[in-house]
Amino acid sequence: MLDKKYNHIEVEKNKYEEWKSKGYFKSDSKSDKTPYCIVIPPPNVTGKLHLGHAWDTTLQDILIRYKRMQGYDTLWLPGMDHAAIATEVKVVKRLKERGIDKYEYGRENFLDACWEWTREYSGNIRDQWAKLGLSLDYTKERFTLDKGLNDAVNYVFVKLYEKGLIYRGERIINWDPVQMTALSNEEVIYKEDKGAFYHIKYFITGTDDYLDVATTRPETLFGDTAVAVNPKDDRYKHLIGKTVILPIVNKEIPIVGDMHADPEFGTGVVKITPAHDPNDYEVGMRHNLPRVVVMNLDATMNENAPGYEGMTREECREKLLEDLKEQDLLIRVEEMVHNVGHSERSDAVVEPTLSKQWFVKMRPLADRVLENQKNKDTKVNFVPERYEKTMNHWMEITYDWCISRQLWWGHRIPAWYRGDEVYVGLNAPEGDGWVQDEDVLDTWFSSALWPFSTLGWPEETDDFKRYYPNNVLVTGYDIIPFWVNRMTFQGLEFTGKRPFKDCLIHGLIRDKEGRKMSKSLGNGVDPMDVIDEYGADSLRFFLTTNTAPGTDLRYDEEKVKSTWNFINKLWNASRYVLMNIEDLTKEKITFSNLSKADKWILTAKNQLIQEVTKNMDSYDFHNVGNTLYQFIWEDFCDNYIELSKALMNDTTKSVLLDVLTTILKLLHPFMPYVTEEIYDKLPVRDSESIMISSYPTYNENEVFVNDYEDVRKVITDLTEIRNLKVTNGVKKDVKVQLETDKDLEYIYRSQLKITDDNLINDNDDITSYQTISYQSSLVQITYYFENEVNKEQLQEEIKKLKASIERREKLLSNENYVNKAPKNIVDMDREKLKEEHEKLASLEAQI
RNA sequence: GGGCGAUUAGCUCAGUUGGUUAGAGCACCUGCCUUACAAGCAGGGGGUCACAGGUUCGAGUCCUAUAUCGCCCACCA
Repeated sequence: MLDKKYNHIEVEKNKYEEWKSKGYFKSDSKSDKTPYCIVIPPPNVTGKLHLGHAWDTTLQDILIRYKRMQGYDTLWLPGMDHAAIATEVKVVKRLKERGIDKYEYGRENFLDACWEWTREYSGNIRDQWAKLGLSLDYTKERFTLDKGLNDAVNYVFVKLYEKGLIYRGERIINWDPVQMTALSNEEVIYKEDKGAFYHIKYFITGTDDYLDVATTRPETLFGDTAVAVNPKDDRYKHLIGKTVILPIVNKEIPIVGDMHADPEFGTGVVKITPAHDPNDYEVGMRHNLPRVVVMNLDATMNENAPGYEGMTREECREKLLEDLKEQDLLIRVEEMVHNVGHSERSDAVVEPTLSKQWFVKMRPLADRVLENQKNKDTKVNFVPERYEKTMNHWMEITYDWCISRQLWWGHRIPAWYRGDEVYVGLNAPEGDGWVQDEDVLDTWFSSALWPFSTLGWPEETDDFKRYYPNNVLVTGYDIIPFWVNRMTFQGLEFTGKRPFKDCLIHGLIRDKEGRKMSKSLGNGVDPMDVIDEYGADSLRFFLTTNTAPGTDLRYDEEKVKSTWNFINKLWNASRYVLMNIEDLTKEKITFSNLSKADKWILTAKNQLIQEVTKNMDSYDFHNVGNTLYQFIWEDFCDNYIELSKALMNDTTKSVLLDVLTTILKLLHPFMPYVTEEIYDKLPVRDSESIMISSYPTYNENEVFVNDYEDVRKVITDLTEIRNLKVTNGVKKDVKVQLETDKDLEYIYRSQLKITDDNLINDNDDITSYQTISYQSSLVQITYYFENEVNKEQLQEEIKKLKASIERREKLLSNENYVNKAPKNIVDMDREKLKEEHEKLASLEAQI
């Protein structure tokens, strides 16, 4: 027998290991079942999982468990991401703590340290997956840096190179001077920083006139190779073709006319630094300007800033401003707030720098995605739909993707150099003197292949043929630009198909106040702590049923607690059922002689199955949660169980078991542990584990519409009668006159606690009593009691009822409404009006 | 600057293609230790659905405009 109180620690102990050891998590590619595949978004091996991961993976587990029970061959493929820069940052830090410098340590040793780190952290992550109860097929686990994926990465790199979609070139890229690597645009986070507009005098050569040039980054002055004005700007256009003297450096640079200079902005004059600004780079291209890099890789000034060499950017700026002031070249300083790019990982201020890097040419790849999204049969279906726009917009404006990183931890670029010669291929070229590129690829280059590389691609493996495209990808909207977009264009380019049919998007986890969870705020919540306190089932149900798809979720411990209460309710309802059906055997199960209550709950159960299945299929898990909550707490516990107490026979027991079994199965994807625990204790069940039992289906033979409606009315009656009793202060020991159908009488009597003694008989002298009565289409009940009738309350009721009747009569006398509204809606109104008239009559009789 | 979303009960949120008197949980009020559950049971109060128009027999839902908040993208010399 179950304990009186739900104990999540006991319930969740050992179950995961047992499921795993019995092989329930494994896919079965040899079966003739329909395949259903999800690949997990691989978490970075940098640390532990947070609530966002718990949410994301639980959604997937729900889908997988649901489909598994429905008889699909489910593959949920686990894996992790080597997370190039993110991991490298952590390992560098760890080595530093041990007094080891990355570069002195050397590439080989450093990579060993990274693998060591990976082993350690991947173990932690697997432990956390287990605590969450995720039914992952570990026999298929992959790592973004394993041999197979490395082969896929090299294959893709070489193919794209051969197609001219990967090239190497000098471009302005985002340089992280702390990690000393290039970054993609997506890895740059813009933050508002306090800065200033420095107005500097650039003297026009041979005159005493100067141009007022405003800049936020004076230290890049050494790289200025022109000054630009708008050719339509009457103030300056006569100066185009002349030169100015670059301050401090005292070098002549041209004044060019370029549309980039906005006459409305600042002074209308822009200094052009082609090697340190993407726009200036473009201007430089148009006017054939030299490109002068003025900084070293660590963002200290180089030899092109004579007198400032070796200073950091910040030191240089300070010194330069002093010098400018001294020479009366600084006009004024205008303080302002502006957006400054920071590295996502190191938080260093990103330096746009001219650098030789590898790029993916995006336009043709992006166009292919945009074209494919127009075809409803082959497009990626976003849920909610609006996120398709996020992807499409990115595809429209995207520019070339810088994929080389000056790191060691990652896929090394399959390119070799010998002098000016470049060789790109799967294997090192023959001959002497070839040196492989030192750099590795952006981590997202390998994760972009994840939906198919994990299945053995580019080999035409059975798994690839069977499980690709994946059925659904589940991820947060913040990952769309980094990952979803790139998987989509790589999938289309290399497999000719979308990587997944559906893309289910969820939001971000926030704290109770709606703030993002972050380390700096210290408001993060460790899912493992929540599991310790409330259990994985509570956490899972809370995470997945509290918000509509695509929207953010506030973490609120009170709500997790209330989910725990719900499970405790289920636990106790199960306890009641088990206590009452202890002697039930398979042979004794019967569905003959169903009572009205039985028919009602069976009908409600089938409606529930229909409703839940529909919402599961459309990923509306919050609806599933609400529907189940309402059914279990109200229909099953508050009503059916209460009714069963008054009429307990083998049929009742069979129905109790049947409905409980259904509830457990419908809940199982959300709360796997507790449903398994209870299921295991059922006296009759159809499989050894609920995990592999069959999902409930709608059974039209168990639907009794009339009885269902009757009992629903009875339940309404009961509430109203209780209300009448309460408002009139009716005590227990009153006399009652009850008229109703024979098969409903026991319900009214038991639920209203009417004993034989209460029932009025001929010997009772009723003349001195007050009466209060209630009438509906199913029951007529009158209470005889001694208190005063609460006439005020009655009047209030009558007033409300009259207003409602008036409104409805007006509606029904509106020809437009009667003619245009659907018939069932109008009929419903007519029916309701009739009932209201009946009730009014009954109330008025008591005044 | 472009785009997206939100605004519904004290709080957190649902509200399917427009259709009974807009729902839930928590909180609140009243009464109950009733034999599954007091982490519970029974009953109850509380919303002019941000705002202004429009379409419609009918609008929380569709259209237009406004306000406030949030997010994404771009620009920011």
